[in-house]
Amino acid sequence: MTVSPRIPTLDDVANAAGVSTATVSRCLNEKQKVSPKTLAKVMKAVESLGYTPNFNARAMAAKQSHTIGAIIPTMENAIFARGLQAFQEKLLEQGYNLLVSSSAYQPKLEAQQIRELVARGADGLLLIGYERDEAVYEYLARRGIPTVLAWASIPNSDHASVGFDNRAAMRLLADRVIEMGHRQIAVISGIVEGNDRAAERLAGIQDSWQAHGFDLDALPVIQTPYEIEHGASAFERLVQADVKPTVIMCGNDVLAAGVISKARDLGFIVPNDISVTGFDDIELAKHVFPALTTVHVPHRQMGRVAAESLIDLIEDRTKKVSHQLDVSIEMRASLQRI
Amino acid sequence: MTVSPRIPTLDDVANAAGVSTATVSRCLNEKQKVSPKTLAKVMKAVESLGYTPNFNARAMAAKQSHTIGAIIPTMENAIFARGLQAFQEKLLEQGYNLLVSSSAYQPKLEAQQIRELVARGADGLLLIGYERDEAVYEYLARRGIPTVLAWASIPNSDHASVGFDNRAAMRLLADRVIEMGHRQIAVISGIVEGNDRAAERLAGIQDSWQAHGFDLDALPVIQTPYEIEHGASAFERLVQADVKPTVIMCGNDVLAAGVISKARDLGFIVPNDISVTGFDDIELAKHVFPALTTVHVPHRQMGRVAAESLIDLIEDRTKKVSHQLDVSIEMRASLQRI
DNA sequence: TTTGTAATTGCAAGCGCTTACACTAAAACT
DNA sequence: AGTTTTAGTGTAAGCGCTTGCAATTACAAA
Repeated sequence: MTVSPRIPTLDDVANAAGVSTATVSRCLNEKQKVSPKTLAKVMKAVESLGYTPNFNARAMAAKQSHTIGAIIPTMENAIFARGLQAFQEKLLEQGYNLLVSSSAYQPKLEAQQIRELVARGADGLLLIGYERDEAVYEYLARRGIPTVLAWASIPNSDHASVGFDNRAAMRLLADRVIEMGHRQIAVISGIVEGNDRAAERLAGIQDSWQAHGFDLDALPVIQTPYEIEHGASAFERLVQADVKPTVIMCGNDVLAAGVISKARDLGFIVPNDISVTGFDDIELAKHVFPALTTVHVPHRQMGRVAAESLIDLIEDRTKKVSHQLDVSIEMRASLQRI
Repeated sequence: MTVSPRIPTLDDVANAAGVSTATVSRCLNEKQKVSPKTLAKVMKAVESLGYTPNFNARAMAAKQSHTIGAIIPTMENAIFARGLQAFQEKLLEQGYNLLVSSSAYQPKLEAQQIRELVARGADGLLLIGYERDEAVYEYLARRGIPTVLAWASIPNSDHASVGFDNRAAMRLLADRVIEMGHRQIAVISGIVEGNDRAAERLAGIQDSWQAHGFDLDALPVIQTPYEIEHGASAFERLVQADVKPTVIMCGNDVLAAGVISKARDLGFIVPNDISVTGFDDIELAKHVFPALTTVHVPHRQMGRVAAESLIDLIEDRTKKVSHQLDVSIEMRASLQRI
């Protein structure tokens, strides 16, 4: 292996091209301010030296990094994948880069990662949901970091957000379930603590349940992490109850997939013996058997709009706004009239 | 909102604590070089100012970022999720941070992201597979960036790697399939071009096929992107052939999930009418119905070992090595003796 | 007390880049 | 021809941090 020869810097390029570093910098960032002739000369030097700008130096001098940070609760399943993908695409399109970390659903870790990303010079942040320590928001405000909250919609706050009303959406689905004759509902919810989306979805079911005149005490709820295995084992516990549920409403599709799988193992025919519903409409939803009745969320749209909002905020074009997107109920085979 | 007051810098802390910036820096990075008294004084100042070090400045001055970059082909499905998670955990444990980007299976994009991460000052890189333009490796070598290739194992190269032998593993599975009496195999492979894992898996099947004395021409193969939908539609095409396959061997579990789903839609009973196999043993594999026979890959172990190797490389403790991990065949219901 | 040694601390030179400002030359006016 | 503009370029001052080296202090031994 050859000894690594010094990595070329702006200075090297400037020397090679016989111009000043300022000119090289302009060639790289604002071509229109430079004569075509020098531009060509400089680009040739860049090329032949294999020069790549040092990002840290650039961010430092320019006081902006063209980098956006996103912190999502998990990468382990596909819940955020599509939305994030769209977010990134839009960002790249606009000349921004994305840095992703995962907080593993731990508020402490999230707070730490936020600091991390800010310390890295992120120009803006994408966060999931709204429920977090007030200190975090204060920190962000003090630092003046534009932030968009996604996967949730909070019309009357001073946070920019893009998402949908988890509670109303789930209520809509619960209404349908009840209309279809179900009276023995059991719920497998995500862990509500520290997760506003999970909390709202659960609340949505409860809203509907009560609105139909039923008693909350008669609505069994299990909270469990969003993992397929946990959905399965929660189901196992639920069906041991005295009154058998006729439908299991799950906090998301991953849990529901676990339920369907376990139900079959235990000899239940879904939906004849028991119905199942999910939330999110991830790709998997229509490929499990039976296909999952769920709430369709416009993931890609959400990602795109989030990117646009965030960039607008960063480039100071707009004030904070709250985008509320429409969701729809996706009726598939896993839910059956009773 | 308050006007954002200047973000505190090292200087501010130094002033507040009545020491030099050098001392503050030492307090933050090498506590043992500082007297307990000053340390306490400085930490108090840090605390009260809410100081966070500027990452870019730090990376620039120290010429190392304690950051590792990873570029994975996709975040859209769970193929890399678990391994990456383990990778990150190990990294954090050792005081390194992880930056992830996705290349969408596009070599061009990957090359660009590599440059991007290097420009950001990544101390090391995790890349998936080995097949890429030689220029990329040259660039990395010239820059002296320690790199570990994962999800593949290449014993006799000068690259550090940690993974398993995709070809041998798939061959093992194919041997089992053939032993179980299958003579009409059809393959749904990932896109082989630019994806060594996909290529090797396909080659593994072909190895076995030929070793059993069959003709390659009699082995139908469809290449298609690793997405559940594509698995489904590939299956649709395969079963229209004159000789119906008795088993579909898929390049990974995602494709297999699509196959199982579509097979059911078309009225096939898996595995009675047709068997299906996958590769990777992602969480989903045991939750589809019927549960998927697949190759179990030690994702978490791979992530951990990759992290260790990379850090060793960065901290100059070892030369490049190639770790080869064991895989196993996971026999489940989707594959049946014929 | 003096001197030697080790433990702390401060000084100041960068790290590689952007950008306000100054300057020169060429084009566009009176 | 003289005077403005305008376009293109260079100069140099940072951005916020680390770190080699020199200077100071503390402490122990002589």
